[in-house]
Amino acid sequence: MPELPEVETIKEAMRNAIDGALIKSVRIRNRHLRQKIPDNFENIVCLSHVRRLYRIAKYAIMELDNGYCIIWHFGMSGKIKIEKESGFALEKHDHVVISTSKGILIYNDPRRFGLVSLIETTKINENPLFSNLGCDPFDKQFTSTYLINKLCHKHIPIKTALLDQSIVAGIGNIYASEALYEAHISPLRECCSITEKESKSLIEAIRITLKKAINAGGSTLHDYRQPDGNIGYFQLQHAVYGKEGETCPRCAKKHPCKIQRITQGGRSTYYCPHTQK
DNA sequence: AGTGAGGCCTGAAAGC
DNA sequence: TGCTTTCAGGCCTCAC
Repeated sequence: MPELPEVETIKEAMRNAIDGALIKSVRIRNRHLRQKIPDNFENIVCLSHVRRLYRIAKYAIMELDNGYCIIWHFGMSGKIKIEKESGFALEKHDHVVISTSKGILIYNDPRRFGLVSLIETTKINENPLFSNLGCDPFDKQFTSTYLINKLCHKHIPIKTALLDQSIVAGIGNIYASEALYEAHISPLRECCSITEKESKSLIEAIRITLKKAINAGGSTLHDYRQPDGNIGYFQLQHAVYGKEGETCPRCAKKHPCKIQRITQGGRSTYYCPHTQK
């Protein structure tokens, strides 16, 4: 489930593979993703060059030299595969195939929660996908003051707030749990109860957690050179996520206590009731 | 306005 | 064994 670190990894892999490439052909096998892929997608994209690749929140942006950007979002199950040469077999759920002078890009998404779209480069910031996004966790503007201002009037649990992309953009369900564990803050805490000091350590924890994950994702980049061509698939050594009933690593020595799973906003949250206050 | 619930979608896993 | 049900979650829409 691609959150910020996975998208960062996918973006880097795309950059390494096809930055500067000429797009030679586009084949769309299924237009019906979270949003319908625009009808003029192929016409606009073909014969342009990839000018640069970057990331906004959980979106990878592929800027072209014709005034447009291709927007990639991976929802829950979206993947990018890169093939060096034609002759490979397309798989189920390979929805978009872009052939370039440097390789072939394949977008695969079984659940179709992701999207592939096209936006004029000068109009990205006003596009509804991006106009309401909060700070990037690595942005200098993501300070304890910023976060406190976003949280201080809210009565929802802090865990739920971390999933709100208009507060901080890029965190998903896994890293919300992991970051709160790292910060020793209970996911049940009401936003407005978070102190300046806690806000500071939460920001620190978010950055540490995401950075670790990016580094781990980076290490899987090696795999994509292998014949299967898979990239961006990555597993983190989670401290709490998916570890219900296991002993909390922090408590292990002193007073063994179990990691709990609860549901917040219809999503699983994992935490240690003993060390997260 | 702020908040919560439901829906989209498929495949893996659990339940029967 | 083979079927049905449940669960996973990013993000949007709708209702209170």
